[in-house]
Amino acid sequence: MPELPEVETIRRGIEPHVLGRRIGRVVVRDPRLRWPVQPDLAARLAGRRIEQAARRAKYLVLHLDNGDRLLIHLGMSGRIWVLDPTVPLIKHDHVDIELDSGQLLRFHDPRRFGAVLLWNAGEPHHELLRHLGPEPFDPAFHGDYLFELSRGRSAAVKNFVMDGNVVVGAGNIYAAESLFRAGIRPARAAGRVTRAEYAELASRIREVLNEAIVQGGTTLRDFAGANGESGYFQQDLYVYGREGEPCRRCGTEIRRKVIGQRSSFYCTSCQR
DNA sequence: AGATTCGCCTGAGAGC
DNA sequence: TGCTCTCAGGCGAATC
Repeated sequence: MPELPEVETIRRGIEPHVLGRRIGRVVVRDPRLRWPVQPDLAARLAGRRIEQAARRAKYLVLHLDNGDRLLIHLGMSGRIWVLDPTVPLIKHDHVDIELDSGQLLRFHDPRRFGAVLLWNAGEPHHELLRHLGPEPFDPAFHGDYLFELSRGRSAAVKNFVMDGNVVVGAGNIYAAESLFRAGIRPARAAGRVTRAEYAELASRIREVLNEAIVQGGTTLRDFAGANGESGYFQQDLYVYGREGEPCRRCGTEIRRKVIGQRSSFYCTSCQR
């Protein structure tokens, strides 16, 4: 599933193909996404030039020359490809956006948890982005911020950092890995984690996400062709998906525990 | 207000 | 081979 590093990698991958390009025909084959594709999407995109390819949390944000912005979220199973129009359609190819380069931007999403939404120029803040916490690389994200915000909270620290209102980008995998590196057990109450531990955790979250982005950039670069599937960060996982296997640091068997409906992996010796 | 649960979806993999 | 069942999960909405 695409998490923040994957979305950032995709952004970097498509950027050179879309910047400055003018949009031609837009084909919506299935509007039934997380939110229905607006009926006037095609009409409003036609003729627009793409001036910027940005990202906010897991949303791709394409800035258009009339001030509108196109929000694309990949949900769980979404893909976005830049390809030649000769590439045959496959199941779940929901939206095509033709570019004046002759290529097209194709949105594909089997589970349809993703979204393709037009953000009106008139609205300075999109409702879906309004509540989001800082980006992990934003200077506003640091240990003291987590510490202050977490006081009095009884929820597990893992759920706390996975909450998009707190900070964006710490999905299930990266939360587990960050907590391992910071030496904090995922089930601990957020309100009982110390200031020093949060300082460590904040920098580990940044570290893990940065590593994943760097690796995504090396192995997930074939956007003009077809798939963007690969193992990238997998080799570097210390705990995620490693239940029963020995901890890479101390050899203790990695445990799995469901916290807040999500599988959580940790080392009982390295994490306290 | 914070915590928890629900619902939307399909494909992969397990079990029979 | 083919069916059924379970699980996965982003994230807003509803509920506790």
